[in-house]
Order: sequence, then structure tokens, then C-alpha cells
Amino acid sequence: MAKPSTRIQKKNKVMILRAGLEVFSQFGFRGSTIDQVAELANLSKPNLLYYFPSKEAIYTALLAQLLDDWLEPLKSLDRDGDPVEELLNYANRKLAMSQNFPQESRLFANEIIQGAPRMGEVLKGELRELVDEIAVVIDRWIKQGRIKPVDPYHLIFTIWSLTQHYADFDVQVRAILGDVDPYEGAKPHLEATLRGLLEKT
Amino acid sequence: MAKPSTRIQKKNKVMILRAGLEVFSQFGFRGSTIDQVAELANLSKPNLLYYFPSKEAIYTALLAQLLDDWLEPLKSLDRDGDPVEELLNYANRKLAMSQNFPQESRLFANEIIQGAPRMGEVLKGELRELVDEIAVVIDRWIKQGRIKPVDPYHLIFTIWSLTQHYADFDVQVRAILGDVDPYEGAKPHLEATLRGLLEKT
DNA sequence: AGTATATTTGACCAACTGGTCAAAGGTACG
DNA sequence: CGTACCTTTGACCAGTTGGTCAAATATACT
Repeated sequence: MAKPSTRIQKKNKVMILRAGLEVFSQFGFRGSTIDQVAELANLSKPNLLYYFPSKEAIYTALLAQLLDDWLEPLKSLDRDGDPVEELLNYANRKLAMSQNFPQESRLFANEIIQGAPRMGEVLKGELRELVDEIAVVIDRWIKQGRIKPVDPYHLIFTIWSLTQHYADFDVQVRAILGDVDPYEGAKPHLEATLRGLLEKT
Repeated sequence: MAKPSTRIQKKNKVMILRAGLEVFSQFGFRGSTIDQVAELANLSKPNLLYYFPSKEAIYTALLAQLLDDWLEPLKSLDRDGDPVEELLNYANRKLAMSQNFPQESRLFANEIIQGAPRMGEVLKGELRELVDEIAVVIDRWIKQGRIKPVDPYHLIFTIWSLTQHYADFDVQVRAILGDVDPYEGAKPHLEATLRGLLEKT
């Protein structure tokens, strides 16, 4: 489990995770089959199970890897920067993630919608602590009069929902917009929404 | 198929749809089993299949019923009312639906995330036409100088995402808020967000 | 080239899945 | 109370599922 990862092992594990992401993000855990993942990774089912001990192992590996990328932008928010610019920058990074990694967003959404059976603890632990910490920062900004008074928690929910919507509901968004690129309009609109909510007049 | 619905038929069909909503909204179509639905409806599997010809029939019955409730608040938006109040009222109704019918929201979300295989046509047809029509109304309001200039489509997406987030990501929201009722803070925050975006200063 | 090790595969299994069917048990109603 | 119809059920089926295993094949290294 430590070092002895050969060239072939590395290649195939990457292939499997890539295939797993595509399948799981579309059908959810229970709706996906090992065979689907194996075929997409160009492996036979027993061969796939040579690299991961079970379907669940692939799925949880994806979730774990995902959460770090997910939390990173929030962690790296500059507590001493300009409030509006920091929050706008955070929202923009999240929107870019929806644009560039929509499958990751949908994998996460699937898991949460279905009650987060494999993530409940992380949500109530690591995630909550991080959000609590940011909420304190935002409250300080408010007390300093640098942004309008808002509920910090719901502000964060707002940013999450506005950005992830474009990845998770991609099909619906594109059905309505037709050939127009959603992110073209989404970026300025997101910025306008947050400025209206945060900037003092 | 027409009238001859007996007392027992009516009761059991309701039970099945209620159970189906609970199961499908949690596990999605492929992740749910007829047995799960049957057990929750207090019926044997063959008995359930006496009332609905297939798993798919239950699911599509739910989707069809759902879509009407979903679109109704947007349809009933008063094209001649006060712009801000009308949009705020629409958003509030949507938020109330998230609060009172979260399972319906999650059923819908599951279907869309998974690519809307059974709804694609409706989205590109009925839904798009309705949104197009409302977009014209909003554009008119903007031209009349009654609200700030915003992209009507992204405004609608904003309302959808902000409201549905509380139902679809309920687990995450509650994990972060702890014992605080999400809707307590969500309502005023939603209103502030939309006023900041729409009201001329 | 030879051998130890890593990789791949076909055959297989038990559990579960959606769905069928004939027969049994209820219900309404004259 | 009889009978036509509605409802319920146990047994069953074929296809799919996650996962196993021993044998075959490829690779790395001396």
C-alpha cells in the first residue's frame, strides 16, 4: 500500500477513478455498476477489482479526493484582504470549478441529496468548523462596517448554490438557454448579485 | 382506465405514490427498488404491480404530477404587478415549496442531475417557452426603469438555485447550522439578496 | 534465457432485481 | 346467500449485480 506502485498500477488507478467519476456522477452510487466503470476504464471487471477491493472503495476514494479540492478555495480566502474582493474572488473560483469540473460537482450533489450517508460526519465536522471560522471573519467585516450586514452562513450558502447550480443543473440551464454559453452570462450576474448584497451604497 | 376507480384503488394508488416519492427522491430511479416502495406502502410487490404496471410507471407518474406544481407559481406571476414584489413573491413561494415539499424538490434534482433522461423534452419545450415568456416581461420592466438591469434568465436561475438549495442540500445545510432552523434565516436573506439585485438605489 | 512477481482473464456464485401467473381471499350488490 | 368482480399473495423466472478464484499471461530484472 506504501510505495510499490508500479507504472501500470498508477495508470490503471487513474483510469478507474476517471471512469468512476463519470459513471458515479451520472447515476449515483446505487445506480452505478462495476461493469459500467470497468468498461469505461477499458478493463475487465475482475481486473478492476484487482486495483480496488470493491465498488465502495472506488466511490469513497473519489469523495475523499474531491473534498479537498472543494474546501481549498474557502480555506485560502484571505482573512485580511478586502471583504468584497475576497468573497467575489471565492465565488468566481467556485464558478470556475463548476465550469471546469462539473462531474465533481454532480458527484458531490448526488451524495448530499441522497442524505450524505458516507459524508455526514465530515460535514458536521471538518466542513462545519471551516464555515464557522469564516463566519466569524465575515461578522468581523460587518462590525467594521466594510460590508452590509448579512447572515454569514446564508451568504456562504448563497455562493455555493449560485455556483453549483450551473454544474448540477447543467441540462436544465442549457435546455433553457439553447446555444448560449451559460457561463458567459453567469459570471457578471453572479458578481452583480453579490455586490448588491454586500457593497454599502 | 376512466372512472371505475374504487375506494381501495384510490387509497392504494395514493399510498404507492407517497412511498415512491420518498424512495425515489432519496435513491434516484436506478437506485430504488420496487420492493422498497412496496414495503413502505404496506403492499406486497405483486400487489403493487397490480396498480402500476412497472417501476417506471410510478416514477413517471410522480414526475408528471410534480412538474405542474413546479411551474404553477411562475405561471401565476402577475405580469402587470409591481416588479420587485412579484419576483419576491415568486421567490418566497418557491422557498416555501422547498420547506414544505423537500422530497419533491429532491426527486426533481435527482432527475436533472442525472441528465433528465425522462424530462429532456419537457425542459426544452414547455419549460423553456414559459421562461422565455417571463424573460420578456422582465426585460420590459428593465426598459421601463422599474428594476435594475439584470439578465432575466440568470435572475430566474438565481431564484431557483437559492430556493431549491435548502431542500436539495438539506443535510449539508443542517450539518452546518446545527439546531438552527434554516428557513428562519433563509427567508430574510433571500429577500435581501433579491432586493440588492433588483431595486434601484 | 529464466524466474519471480505483477497483471489479466474466463468461469463461476449467491444475492438481488423487475416482473409474471395462477390460485386464493375479499367485496359489493342483487 | 350467491355470484361477479376486485384484490392479494406465494411461487416462480430470467437477467443483473457485486464479488471470488484458479489458471493463464505479461513484465521486470538477473
